[in-house]
Amino acid sequence: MTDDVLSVRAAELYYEESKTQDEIGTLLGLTRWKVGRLLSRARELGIVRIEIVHPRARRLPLERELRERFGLRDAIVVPTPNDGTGLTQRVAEAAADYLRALRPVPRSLGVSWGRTLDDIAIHLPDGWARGVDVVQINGGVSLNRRAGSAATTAVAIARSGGGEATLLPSPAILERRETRLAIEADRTIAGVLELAAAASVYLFSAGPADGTSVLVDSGYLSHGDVEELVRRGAVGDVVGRYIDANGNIVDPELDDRTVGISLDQLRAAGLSIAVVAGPAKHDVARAVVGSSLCTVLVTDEDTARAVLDTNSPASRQFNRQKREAS
Amino acid sequence: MTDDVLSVRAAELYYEESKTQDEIGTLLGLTRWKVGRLLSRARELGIVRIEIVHPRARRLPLERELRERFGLRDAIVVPTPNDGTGLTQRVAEAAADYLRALRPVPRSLGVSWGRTLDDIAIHLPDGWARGVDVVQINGGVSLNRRAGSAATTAVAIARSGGGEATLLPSPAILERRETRLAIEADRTIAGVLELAAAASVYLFSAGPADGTSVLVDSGYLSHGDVEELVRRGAVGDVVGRYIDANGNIVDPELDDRTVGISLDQLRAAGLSIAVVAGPAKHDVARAVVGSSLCTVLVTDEDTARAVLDTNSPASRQFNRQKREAS
DNA sequence: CGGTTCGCTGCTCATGTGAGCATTGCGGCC
DNA sequence: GGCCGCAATGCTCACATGAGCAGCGAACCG
Repeated sequence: MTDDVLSVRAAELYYEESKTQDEIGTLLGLTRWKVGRLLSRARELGIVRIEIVHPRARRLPLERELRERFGLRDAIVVPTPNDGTGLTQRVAEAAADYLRALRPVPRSLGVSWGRTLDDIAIHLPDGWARGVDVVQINGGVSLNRRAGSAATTAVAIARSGGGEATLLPSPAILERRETRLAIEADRTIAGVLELAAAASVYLFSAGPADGTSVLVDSGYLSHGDVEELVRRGAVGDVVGRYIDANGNIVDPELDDRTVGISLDQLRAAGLSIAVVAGPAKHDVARAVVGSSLCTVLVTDEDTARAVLDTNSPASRQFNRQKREAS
Repeated sequence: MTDDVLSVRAAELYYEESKTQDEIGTLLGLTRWKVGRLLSRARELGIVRIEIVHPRARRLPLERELRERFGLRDAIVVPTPNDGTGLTQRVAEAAADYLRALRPVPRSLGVSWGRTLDDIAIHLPDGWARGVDVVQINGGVSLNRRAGSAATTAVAIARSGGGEATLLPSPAILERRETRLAIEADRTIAGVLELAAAASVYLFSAGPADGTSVLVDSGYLSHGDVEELVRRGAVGDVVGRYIDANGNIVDPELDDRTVGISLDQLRAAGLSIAVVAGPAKHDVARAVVGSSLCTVLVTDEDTARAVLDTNSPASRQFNRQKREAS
């Protein structure tokens, strides 16, 4: 009888029949230490597979690897559902959980807006915290089709967190640089931006560099604009600013017309939580984490693996080209 | 935080991060006993799923249930491969293992013949036992196309088991009852049958009641014959004798022309090992076990479940009718 | 042929863990 | 409002388990 088969027998008796290692030893004619060793071996070799099946499960080994490899303060990885349904909900739920358990409770929370942030807001129960003031960190109120979504997100988070919401009453992207300078000079806007810059915690998502982006959906950019950005290396946007795989601004001119805190301000933050999930966002996720735009990442398992998979930078190229082709 | 989610967190920290229950307690703000309880709960609820993945794995809980429900002396259940490939090999291997580990070592072993027995013979290594004499328990030498397969099986087992083989030099089924009586009266044959009746252990398989049976393959029966048997309730054959779902002889006239030990002799045996696996044999397996034709069953997981599934006797009907229809 | 090294075995001991029991807290019921 | 019953909690204690170590044997090399 080979050691392998013995491992299997021991594992069966231990895990399925709940026998003690000593009993198994007698049964198989081995010492209980040998049995213990066989069991360890069985787990190492993957003969015994322990799986945690639950929508709220997490992937701690991946989280640890992300923390270590990228010096993240924290990482939250939820399992990717087999058929992909409900992925955004699960990630949003995890983000809400994280925010809720965050200590010390943030005094002021800077938030971006978008579908992901909406979902997070929904999953934050009333009274999840007390006295959390929320401030919008990038523009985008007026043009959004689903009226006021950007505003309602921030307001909802502030309300359930027992604080005040401060909105940034400005478009996300203006047509001329001068307009941006002008609007930022306005006392109201300037005040909000100051507040945003002083937030103790940032919570934001990232959009993919394709037609499904909220910036396209909201009318700030055309499909053609996005295609051009992709051609120039864009992998996605963070607080309305398009970045390439290295986390650099793709189009300085466009960036100069974008209202909100800068990427460097985000990088300088003590605690910035990025919530990025889904197959379309693998590339942005990699860029965000790789260029230190966040200190905490909330994501799904597949995206986490994609981020960690530095061995295949080719895949990035491949994905980009595929998207260009379509 | 609900108890469910706590269970998940605890399970992750325990099984994936190998933390102690005490550490987890501190981490989640619970006592270590609470953590222990959460972990038990998690396993009961199936949140934690422990699986043993190995071709040689067994299904001990099913084995236990089979033993208890049917008063079997033993049951060996191997996992059914997802795509069904190699199933017969695995079961044969398990049967060989069982035979090899059998104590006391049988002095004389009565065997039937067929594809399954062939496979078992292949998996018995040289010297698996010493002094095991083998005797054929049902006829079938001459007509088999793959020349002498019935004979070689018995001889191979005897050789590797360090004993003598005694063959039953007779067809499995004769054309007339009188011929059977005559051949059984022959001293050679009678002697073998006596030996067969006195065997300390029987090892046999069962065939499905369809065209793929070895009895058809070997030319003893025509497709038409089998169809007729099925119409009369046959679910398969054991040592050449067709039985219905209750383990009764379907066609007494046919049975009367069949050479070999009787089913009652099999039932009276101290130790009789049936090796029956595969989707086509679910019904025979149920009949064999249900009518105490064996004291030990070696099979695959799916067949075991089918045997245990007494809640749906309808499925038997359904399967039979489906087969009749085709 | 002897010495050395390496890997496996069985052991001691400290630690981790589960069964069983007393205690607490909560909700229903008079 | 007070009492009862039940479930959840925290605890004691005995047992199960893994880490670390000494002993042994085999293989390898000089």
